[in-house]
Amino acid sequence: MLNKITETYKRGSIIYRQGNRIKGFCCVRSGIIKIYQTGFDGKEQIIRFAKVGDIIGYRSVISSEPACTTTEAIKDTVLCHIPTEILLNLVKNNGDFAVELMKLTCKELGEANAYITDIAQKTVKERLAEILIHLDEEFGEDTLGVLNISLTREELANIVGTATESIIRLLSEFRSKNYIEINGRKIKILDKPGLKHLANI
Amino acid sequence: MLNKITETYKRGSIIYRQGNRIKGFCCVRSGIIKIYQTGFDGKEQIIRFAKVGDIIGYRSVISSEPACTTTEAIKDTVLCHIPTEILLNLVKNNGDFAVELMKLTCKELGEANAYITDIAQKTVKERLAEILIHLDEEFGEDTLGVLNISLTREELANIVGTATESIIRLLSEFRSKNYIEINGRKIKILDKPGLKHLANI
DNA sequence: CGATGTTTTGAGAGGATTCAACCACAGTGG
DNA sequence: CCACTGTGGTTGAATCCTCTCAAAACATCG
Repeated sequence: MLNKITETYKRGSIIYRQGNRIKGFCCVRSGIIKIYQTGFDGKEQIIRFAKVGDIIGYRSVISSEPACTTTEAIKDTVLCHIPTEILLNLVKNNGDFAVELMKLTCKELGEANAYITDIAQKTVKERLAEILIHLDEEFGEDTLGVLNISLTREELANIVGTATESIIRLLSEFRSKNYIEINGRKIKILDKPGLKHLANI
Repeated sequence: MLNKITETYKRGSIIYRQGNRIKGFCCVRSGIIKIYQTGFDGKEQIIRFAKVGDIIGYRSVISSEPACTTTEAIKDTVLCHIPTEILLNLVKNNGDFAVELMKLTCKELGEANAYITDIAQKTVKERLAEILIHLDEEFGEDTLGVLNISLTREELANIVGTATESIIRLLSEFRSKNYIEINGRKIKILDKPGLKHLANI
């Protein structure tokens, strides 16, 4: 990349807030970011995560609207910041870039639509099983088989769209049925086919 | 438009099905289309509607993936069909078009994200109130104040993500509290501020 | 008029939330 | 060193929102 304005964010720090104007978009060099919306009662709903290679903030830049999400590093994160004009110029003058960015946006849109259907139709148990599978596929496992992303129970609840207590009860149900192994925030999937079956996927 | 391959669809007919390959995208000349996904148990989840001026099917064309939604005319509809190559050429070679299409996609993405949060956090009652407001804003009212889109109870349920019976009970609750007036599938909003308050918007 | 699909209403079951109390643990400061 | 505080995790019990099932009333249409 030409413009190497890199920024470092500690775990827990906010990159930008819902409602803010953004002066560019960001490319993730390392770390993990959670992207969430804050609902009416202040509860957060995690929309997606961004990891190395992903970009964040481009939606607001393209729409020239305030950010509709808050982004927060959940691991120490390095970002590469790219100003608005460069993005718009690329879309306008570089056809291949435009197509690639369109593909990315369409992929996100497809995933969002699928998640609307899931959250509207599936039970909390099914959704949790599905999310565990997704996290496994997106972030992979370490050498011991433990998921490479570690989340609090509350964060899991904020993905699934349920209460923290429900996540706790379901996780221990999954553990007792040997679908997973739990060690604090470290989760290891023992029976992926079983979970997939539970999730109806 | 250059390529006037118009097609007419009667109310109730399917334009394309989830899983199908699409050979182009469509621009709506008149009518209303419902766009939905079919969940695991066969229940449909309505993602959005398309009316005059909207386009459908472009996501699959851009992603070169099978359609992730089914589209069905809920009013007699006229479409203008545009082949894949033309869309891709436009994105690649016409910067302004690329930006506009990106804006459209980003708008849909923003709406989808907002709906994920709603459906995950709000009650059925809040969501129904919100949907009624949205339908009013998107399709408007006729001279008598009746919503310009008429849906079955089941379709309303498939937007809100609930059971048909719940919609029926809530609609009659709204009516008894003078938020709305109902006449079969004709709905007239009497107290928009009240509904907005109910919906937390 | 029968036939089919939609709308209603009732009752019961069940999933999920809420509230509350309790534990574990880390960091702080006296 | 230890009480103090805050955060995250756990568990139980009561409540409530929604769904499901069943049956009946209506509506529409050939």
